Amino acid sequence: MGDDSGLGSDNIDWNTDDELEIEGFHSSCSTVSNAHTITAGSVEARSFAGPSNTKVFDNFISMGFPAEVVSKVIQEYGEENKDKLLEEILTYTALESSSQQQQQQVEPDPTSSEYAGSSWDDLSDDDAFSDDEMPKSGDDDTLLALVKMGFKEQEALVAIERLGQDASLDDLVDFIGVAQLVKAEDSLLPPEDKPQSSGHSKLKKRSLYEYEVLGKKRPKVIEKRGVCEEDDEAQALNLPNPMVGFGIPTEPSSLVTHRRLPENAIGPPYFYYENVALAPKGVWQTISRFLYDVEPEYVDSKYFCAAARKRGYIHNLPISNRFPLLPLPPRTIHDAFPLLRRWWPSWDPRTNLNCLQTVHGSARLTDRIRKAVESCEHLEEPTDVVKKYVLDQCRKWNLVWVGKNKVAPLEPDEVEMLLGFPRNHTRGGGISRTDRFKSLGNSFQVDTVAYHLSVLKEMYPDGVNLLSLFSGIGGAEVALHRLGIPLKTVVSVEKSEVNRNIVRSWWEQTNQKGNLIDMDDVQQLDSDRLEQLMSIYGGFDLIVGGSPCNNLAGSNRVSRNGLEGSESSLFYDYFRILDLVKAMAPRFR
DNA sequence: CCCACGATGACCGTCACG
DNA sequence: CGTGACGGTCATCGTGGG
Repeated sequence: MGDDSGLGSDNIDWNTDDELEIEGFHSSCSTVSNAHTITAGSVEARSFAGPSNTKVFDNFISMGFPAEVVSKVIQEYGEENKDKLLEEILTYTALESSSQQQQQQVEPDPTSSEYAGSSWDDLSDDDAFSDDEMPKSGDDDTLLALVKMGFKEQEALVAIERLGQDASLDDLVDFIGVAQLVKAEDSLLPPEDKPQSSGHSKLKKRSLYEYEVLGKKRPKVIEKRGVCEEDDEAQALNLPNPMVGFGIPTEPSSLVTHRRLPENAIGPPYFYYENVALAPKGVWQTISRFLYDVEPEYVDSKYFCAAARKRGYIHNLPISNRFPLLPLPPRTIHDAFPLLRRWWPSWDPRTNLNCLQTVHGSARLTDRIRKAVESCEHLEEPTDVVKKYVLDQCRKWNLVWVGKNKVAPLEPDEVEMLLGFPRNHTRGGGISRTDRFKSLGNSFQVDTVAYHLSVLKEMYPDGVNLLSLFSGIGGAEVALHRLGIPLKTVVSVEKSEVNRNIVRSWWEQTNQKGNLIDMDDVQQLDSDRLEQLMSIYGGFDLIVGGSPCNNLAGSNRVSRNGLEGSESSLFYDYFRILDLVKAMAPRFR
C-alpha cells in the first residue's frame, strides 16, 4: 500500500478550492481523513503528520505543494525551520520529474568520540594556534611569536609597526617591555625616552605606544549613566543611535558643529579614512589610536540614499558649515524606483534597501521566489510562511519587485545611482557584470563622503592635491568633482586594474584639467617616491582612503581575521603613508 | 529604574565547481 | 561567469525580574 503512494498522490488535484478550509476546521473528521489520504497510508508520514504538525503540513498543502513532497521534506528536516522546509519543498518541486534520492539522516551519536580521545580537549581550550595553521607571511610569524611569548596582540602589533617589519625579535621585546614599564609607572614619559634600538630609526615624534598603553582599558570604574560628563579617556566607541555622525543634511537640528581634535591630528594636510562600522571588537579602537586618537564618525548612508551603508569615518576635517550635494538623492525605495511601486506587495514593508554588497542574488533564486509567491495566488495574500521566506530572501539579497510576483537584484546602473556615481560609471571597457557588482559593492557612497568633504570647498577655491589610497572606482574623486572642488593633482593607488581603468576613463570623460597619476601598490609609495611627487606637484591637501574591509566585514565567513588579516592590514599602509605625508608637509607648503 | 537575558537581524565575502 | 554552500559576530530591542 505504501508503495504506490507517490502515484496515488500525484493524481489528486490539490488545488481544488475546498482545500481552503479555515484553520478552525482542523479537528473535523473530514480534514483528518483527508490528511491520511493525502499521505497515502505512508506510515512514517502519517505518524509525522500527527496533531502537532497538522498546521505546518496544511499550510504547505494549501499553498499547492504536493502532499508527498511536503510530508517527505517535513519528515527529513522537521517542522521547526520553515524556511528550510520551503526551500527544500521548492527544490523538490522544481526537480519534480527527476528522480528523488533519499538522504539518510545522520544521527548524532553522543557516545561516538566523546571520551575516546582525551587529547582533543587540549586543543579546544587553548587559544594558541598550532604552527602549521599560520604559514602566512613573515610578520605574521613575528606577531605570532610575540603573542606566544605572552604579549598582548595589540602591544605586539604596535611594536612591529613602530620598529618595522624587519626588526629583530629582541628589539621588539625590548620595545614592549619599555612600554609596559611606562604603563606600570603610569607616567607620561616623552617618547624620546624609549629605546632607540638599532635598525629602523624612522621613529616619529609622537608616542604611539603611549597611546597604546595609556589607552588600554582602565580598571573597571563605576560609571554614572545619564550625565554626559567629559571623559578624559576614550571609552568604548559607542555607535550613535541614530547613526548620523556629526549630523546629516536633512536633520540640521541637534548637530554638533565643533569638536576638539588632538593636537597632532590637526591639519593640514587633511585626511579622511573610511571602513565598515561593524568591524570586530577593538578594531576601531586600534584604528583610532593610530589615526591620532581622532574619534570615528559613524554614519549610515541610509540617511543619504535609499540603501543602508554603515560606515565609520575618521578625519580631521572641520564639521561646521557642511553642505550636501544637490539634488538630494531619494531616500526611500519608492522614491528611488517609482516604477517599481506598482509591483510592490503591501506585505513587503521595506522602505530602505540593505547594504549594497559585492555579490548579488541569482536568477534561480528569483525564480524560486516567484514560484513561492505564485503558489499562493489563489489566496488573498501569501501565507505567513511564504511571506517570511520571501521577505527574508529579499532582505538578504536586496531584491526589488520588478513585475507581478517577480523580484530581481538591482542592476549595476541602479547601484551606481544609489551610490551617487554617474550612470554607466563602471560600464564598458571590458568590465564584466560580476566585476561591476564587486567594484560598486566596495565603494563609497558619494553623497555621504561629499557631505563630509564639502567643507573643503571654501578652503581650497583653486582646487586640491589629492592623495587617494585604495581608490577603487574613485568615490572620493567623484565626490570632490561633484562638489565643484577642482582636482589639481590626484595620486591614486589602486590594486585592481579594472578599477584604475574606470577612474582613468571617468577622468578623461569629465575633462579634468589636473594630473592623474595612478599606481597599483601602496608599497611603492615610500618616502622617496612621496618626496619626488610632492616636489613636482606640491604637497597633498587631502589624503583619502578606505582600506580593505575583507577581513572585517560580517559577510566574510572564511577569513574575518580582523585588522591583521591579509587584506585589512593594509590599513597600516594608509597610516604609514599618511604619517609620512604629515611629516613632510611643512616643507611643501 | 536598572540589569540580565534571549531573540532578532544585518553584514563593502570567499571558495569550488561546471 | 553564474551559482550555491559556507556561520559567526555584534548591536539593538523587547521583556521579565530585581
